[in-house]
Amino acid sequence: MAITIKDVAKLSNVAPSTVSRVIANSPRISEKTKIKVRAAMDELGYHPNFIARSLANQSTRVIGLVLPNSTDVFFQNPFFPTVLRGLSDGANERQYALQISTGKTDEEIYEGVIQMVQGGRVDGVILLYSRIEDKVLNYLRDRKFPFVVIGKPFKDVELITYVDNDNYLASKEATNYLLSLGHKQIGFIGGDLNFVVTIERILGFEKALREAGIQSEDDYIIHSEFLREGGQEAIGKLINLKNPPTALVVADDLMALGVLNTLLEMNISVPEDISILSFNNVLFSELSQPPLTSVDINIFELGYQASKKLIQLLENPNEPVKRIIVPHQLVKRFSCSETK
Amino acid sequence: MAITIKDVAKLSNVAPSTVSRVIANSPRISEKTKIKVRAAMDELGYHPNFIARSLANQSTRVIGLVLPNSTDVFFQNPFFPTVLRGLSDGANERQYALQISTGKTDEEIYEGVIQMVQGGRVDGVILLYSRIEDKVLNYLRDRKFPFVVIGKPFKDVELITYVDNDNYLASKEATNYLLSLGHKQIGFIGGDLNFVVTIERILGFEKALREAGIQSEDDYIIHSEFLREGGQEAIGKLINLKNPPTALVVADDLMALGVLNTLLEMNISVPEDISILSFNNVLFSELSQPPLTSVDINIFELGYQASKKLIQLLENPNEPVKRIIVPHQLVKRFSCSETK
DNA sequence: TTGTACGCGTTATCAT
DNA sequence: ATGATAACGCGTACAA
Repeated sequence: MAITIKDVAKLSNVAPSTVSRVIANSPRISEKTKIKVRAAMDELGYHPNFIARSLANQSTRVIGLVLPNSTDVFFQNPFFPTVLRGLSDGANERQYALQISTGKTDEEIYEGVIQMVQGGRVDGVILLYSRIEDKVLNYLRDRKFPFVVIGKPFKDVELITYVDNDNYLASKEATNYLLSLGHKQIGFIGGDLNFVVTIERILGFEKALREAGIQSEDDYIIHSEFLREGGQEAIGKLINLKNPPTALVVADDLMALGVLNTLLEMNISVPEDISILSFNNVLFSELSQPPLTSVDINIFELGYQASKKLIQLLENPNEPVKRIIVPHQLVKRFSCSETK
Repeated sequence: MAITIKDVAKLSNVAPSTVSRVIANSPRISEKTKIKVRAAMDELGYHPNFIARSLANQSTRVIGLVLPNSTDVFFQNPFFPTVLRGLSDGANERQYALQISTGKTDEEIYEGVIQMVQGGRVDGVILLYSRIEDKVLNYLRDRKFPFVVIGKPFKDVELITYVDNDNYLASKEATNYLLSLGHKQIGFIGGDLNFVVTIERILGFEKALREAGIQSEDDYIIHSEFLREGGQEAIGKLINLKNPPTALVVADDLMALGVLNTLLEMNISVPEDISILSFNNVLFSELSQPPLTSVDINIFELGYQASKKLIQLLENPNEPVKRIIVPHQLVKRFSCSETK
């Protein structure tokens, strides 16, 4: 059995409650006894028991993280380690711990969240993704359990606190950049349409084309999980159109890598034959051949702001619902060039 | 306040202790009351409180994960999401939760672990890396706190339970493969020498050369964090040797990507001019140009076995110390070819 | 300024 | 087969 508050109390000749107050650094305790008690704590090597504290407090100082389906390719995205860094920094600053929950099926994930929440394991939850119809989100909202979403919620946008980029604008700007290079036939390769981010990016893309007076063609838009089979064929179709696009907006760096590879196998050069612009700017986007021009969405900051905001929500009972928009920035490398 | 065991007791006209027994599915409770009590639990939507249970049990059913320094490039390695999947699967199977701890400095990480352990937040710990001198490992060992290491411990190998590949053998085999292709001048590019895995791989490499009767040259061995500045120069030096290597063993796929890139900028073709073989076989090793020949180390399994083993350690007081070796396999793609 | 006593939600021991 | 009661370690209202 470990050292408890009682042991410290005995050694320093005070009541347990006094020790408790010293831990909380209550102003109602004299400096003298504080010193005395702290000496005893040091001598015994006392460490407060979080579990007991949680029970007494009705608060755990633990944040639950909900990751997407671990069997998704998406799960392997370097996005996660990076956002985790941000989350961790934000949490550590205020002495919160992080508990993660994921699963092989949506049902497993949902069950995991229920365990965390109903079991009282966590004070609040951060969703690391945003999907169109999300059982987990609905559950948390209905229960009025504190949570923050990374990404834009699909509905009830005004009722949910979230941290996101302006993906619509980012995609519009990215597309405009390609337009400014003279491209008129621009394709879009997106991921799973169940993720809100995909939708936002495609809308921004289409908006830019419309503003430029260009009719967007359905043939130019592809959705698929690129790192799986099928991605290559899709690209093949696109390239074999009578009027193939001269540039592609790709919704994610990892997908862009796949596209790059497929194009290379087809002997199509980037950016000479076709330009590629993608999103996220993860570590290896500069390690591809050619290095990718990519929209940096500041992944670390997404995580950092999310945990910071959730903690505010937890500690301030009437903290208002709020959205936090993290800035993005186009990083130009060598995968885009002017049309000939 | 949530529904407690007492509410259920009242509704079903039994004592709280009876409800507790029903939850534990004690054989000493009649089927009749079990049914009655379960009905009451359903009606009220009761969920057991993990915190209270932990306090009473002196056991949390939470596993602490210690990640490496989050500012390391290493942290961004797709290794982590993958190993996390395995850890998570193993933990979920036995209803354990996962808590993560990381930090920006070694000191921060160490403090985090102390919080987890002394604070009673976790029952056991898994180290997701293995370094030469590790404060955290020493701390856990000295305290006799249950833990498992992913990777081979640097010392006290017989006293520590760990899950690892046979990296020595893997590296030896990999090098032999290059030798079998006719290469005689083979270089090694490793990462941080503080990681035991780096050491094992370099030793296996050297052993293979020795067995082939080839003198290993110091000039052929490079250590650096490749994705940082400096990596390029190091490669440059290697290539500009009078007798440059015709093949390279690279300790990690991510590094290999960097190497590939540098070589391309120097107009050196892989595998025509130089062969490259790397380790880990993460998702994008097949997305590089050319796709990497890489040693698959079964990252998922490393994680899965680690959490499984730790749980055994926790639930079985005299579970023996053991090492678990996960098999590896050379995956041949297109970054290695015969010497001309 | 400090001590006493109770509660947080469970499990476990000891009765019955 | 079930109930009463005491822990588990800490926080806090109330008393002193």
